[in-house]
Amino acid sequence: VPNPAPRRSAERSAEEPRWLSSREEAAWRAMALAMHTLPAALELQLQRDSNLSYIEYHTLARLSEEPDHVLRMSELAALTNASQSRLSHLVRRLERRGLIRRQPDPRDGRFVNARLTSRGYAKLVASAPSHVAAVRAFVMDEFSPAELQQLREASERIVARIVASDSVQHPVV
Amino acid sequence: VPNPAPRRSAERSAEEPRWLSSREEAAWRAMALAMHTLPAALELQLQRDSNLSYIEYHTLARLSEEPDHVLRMSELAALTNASQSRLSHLVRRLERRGLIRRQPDPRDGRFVNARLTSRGYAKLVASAPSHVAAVRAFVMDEFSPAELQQLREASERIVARIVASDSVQHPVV
DNA sequence: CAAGATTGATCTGTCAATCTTC
DNA sequence: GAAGATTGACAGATCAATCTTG
Repeated sequence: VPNPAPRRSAERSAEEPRWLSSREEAAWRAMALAMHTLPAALELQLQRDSNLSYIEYHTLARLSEEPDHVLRMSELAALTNASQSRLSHLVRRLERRGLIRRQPDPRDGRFVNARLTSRGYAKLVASAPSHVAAVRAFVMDEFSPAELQQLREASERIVARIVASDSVQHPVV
Repeated sequence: VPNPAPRRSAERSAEEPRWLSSREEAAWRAMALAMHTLPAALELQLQRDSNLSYIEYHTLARLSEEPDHVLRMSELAALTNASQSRLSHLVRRLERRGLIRRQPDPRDGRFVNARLTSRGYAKLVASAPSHVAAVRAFVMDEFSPAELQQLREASERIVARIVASDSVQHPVV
């Protein structure tokens, strides 16, 4: 949906920027629409089927990948691309729901370990099938393995560019 | 960053879902990371350089594309993929900043016309170059025309799938 | 005092009314 | 009464402190 430029008939500034060609603009609009629509659809699916937001789901999922279902808050924040503050608020809510438990690291009290509870793990196991089905339905089943590989590479190139530009703190995963 | 499934060693449910293969999962993680990173980088750029959010920028941009820089609130909401409520709040803030003015349609008082002020248009003209430069730097300049065309088609296929699944209200653009 | 974590204030978006106009 | 638009209450995210531990 986005259109980054005012009409090209707009006044010429000192250093005329390189506007997007109509092909580029069409490509960009399509990409921007997809980047809006897909996350929204996944949020909706998770909320409807599992009463979880996307980031809540992935917080549980990340913990479930650890040997003991435990991660330090700071590591969990990095892995979920959340700020520490955001994660702290988020985990507080998940803790209230009994899905996660926090306790200070016994070895170093500066760290706090977030651990998936058995209820939290059960919640994840119950939520995963419909979410994976949605990812398949919206994306995976539409593309051939070769196309998926291309999409992966394109995605990686975009992220690499952003990271290289230092516009954003480096993502961890 | 997303990992949609708990470890594959998780219990088998009645109807075992089709988990993602490792290739699929890698592709999905890369795409999900890009879908997170790119919008965040653009938000950051707009906020830093122009003190506008992404949706605020596009609200101004959409209006600027209309002959008289005017759109009904409902049309503007559809074009920016915002709910009427969200847009109403948003435009109220932009109106406070003097970038947009609202007035009821003289012909039919049920409609409200949002009009870009001259300050609003000047703001957009001042903001566009750096934003377009960011879109180029992060995406357009990385890909060949053929690759951009592929990305466009892939994006359109994803959106079409989501729309077909009726998971979400139909986007207008 | 530096890093990890949390907190509280504020801002934005959502949801469920409500209001207005035709 | 239906459609467009707004409103207010609430939920979630951000930002700038603040607190704690080593």
